[in-house]
Amino acid sequence: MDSLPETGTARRDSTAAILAAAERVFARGGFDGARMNEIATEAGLPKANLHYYFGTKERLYRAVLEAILTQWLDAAAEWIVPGRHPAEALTGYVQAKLDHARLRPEASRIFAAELLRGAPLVMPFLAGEQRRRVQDMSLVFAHWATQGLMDHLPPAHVFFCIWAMTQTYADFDVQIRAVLAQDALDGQTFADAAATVTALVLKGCGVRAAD
Amino acid sequence: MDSLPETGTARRDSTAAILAAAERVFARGGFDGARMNEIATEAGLPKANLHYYFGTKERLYRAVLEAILTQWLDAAAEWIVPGRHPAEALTGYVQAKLDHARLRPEASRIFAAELLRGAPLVMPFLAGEQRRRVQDMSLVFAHWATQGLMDHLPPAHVFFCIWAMTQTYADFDVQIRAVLAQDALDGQTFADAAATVTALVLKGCGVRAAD
DNA sequence: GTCTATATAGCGATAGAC
DNA sequence: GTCTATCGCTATATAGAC
Repeated sequence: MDSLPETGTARRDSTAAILAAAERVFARGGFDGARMNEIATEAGLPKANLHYYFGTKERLYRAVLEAILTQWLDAAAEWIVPGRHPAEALTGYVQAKLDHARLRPEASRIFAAELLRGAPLVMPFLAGEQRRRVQDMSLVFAHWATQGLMDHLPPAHVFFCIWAMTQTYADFDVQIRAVLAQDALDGQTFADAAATVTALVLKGCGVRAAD
Repeated sequence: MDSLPETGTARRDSTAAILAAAERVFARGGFDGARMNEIATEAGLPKANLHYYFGTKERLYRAVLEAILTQWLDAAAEWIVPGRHPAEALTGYVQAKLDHARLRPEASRIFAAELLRGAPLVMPFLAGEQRRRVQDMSLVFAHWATQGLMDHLPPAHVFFCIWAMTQTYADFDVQIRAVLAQDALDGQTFADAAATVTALVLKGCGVRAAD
């Protein structure tokens, strides 16, 4: 039995529509820039329904953030395992992060805006789950380095750099579009991005090509 | 003769205090998150004075942005000139960008928040001055590449990556602090960052050591 | 459960005394 | 030029009809 009433598909449809609309609107203006009215219009529902389902604007924002974090967690980290060759692992990791930037830019921007605000809501995630994952992946890096498969660089900083390089194509795409004079980031641009980031990471970490 | 009355140092002191306070407050919450009241309190002045000097919140925000862009322009691009060896040039460029992230994190965050919002105000700068600078620096990269001093990578994307890697230490420092379990990013952390980013860029671009 | 109409608060902006 | 007091609007949130 759920804590919330579950009377059929109406609730699921409405909440899903609200969450999808909220993600788009929060991505455009952040928490403070978003208007409940705008979310309601975009979801095709009266504003009062948002409050009926989620109570307050902050709880709706939390729900959006949690959905983002949940689906984010499964994404790329599984590439970094000791059994794999670092060339293959890092190529897959970078590609998975770039795919996320291309396919779910709103999610990336909401997360970026939350960090810019000082991460009042996702701090527990950062200091917990994410910190642990970086520690785990750092052990794999150390393993590869002692085997002579890659250089000794501070693993955490390598991840900070990979996150930054890949997420910039979602978070700051307006800058990239302006510099490249493009209306939208197309497949060719993301292919160039993948080639560049992969080259910087693989050659930068001294990874020799996989056999 | 100025368009604004200049009766002495009172105006200059007040406007300077307001701009400094505004930069801090806008850096914390972005345009929408900032409160004129908060800026006034932090500047030690009544709120009405902000409107007396700057008219509206948006014009105060524009003034902060312009100050940031002005001092940003002179910063790092002068490293990328054909006469220099790419090893020295890229090392200096990365270091200059990291110094900016360490010394003026609020400026970096305000710019990041502006990009996240779709760059309504700095779009002319992006499509004009910044695009031209990237084109100029790209020519230098092409020059170095034809001389065999570095690999052929898409120059614009290399800059996107360098910007991302260096600015992440200002914009998303809360994430880095959480993962590293540090209260504040200290000199050692920035030294590790410099070593990592420089390694990724130099080795990633296939730059051989300068003679 | 769903919607219309409204209450309440907070913010940007201003009037007007000094 | 500087400040206090206040206006008017907008946005979140809710009351209550259906």
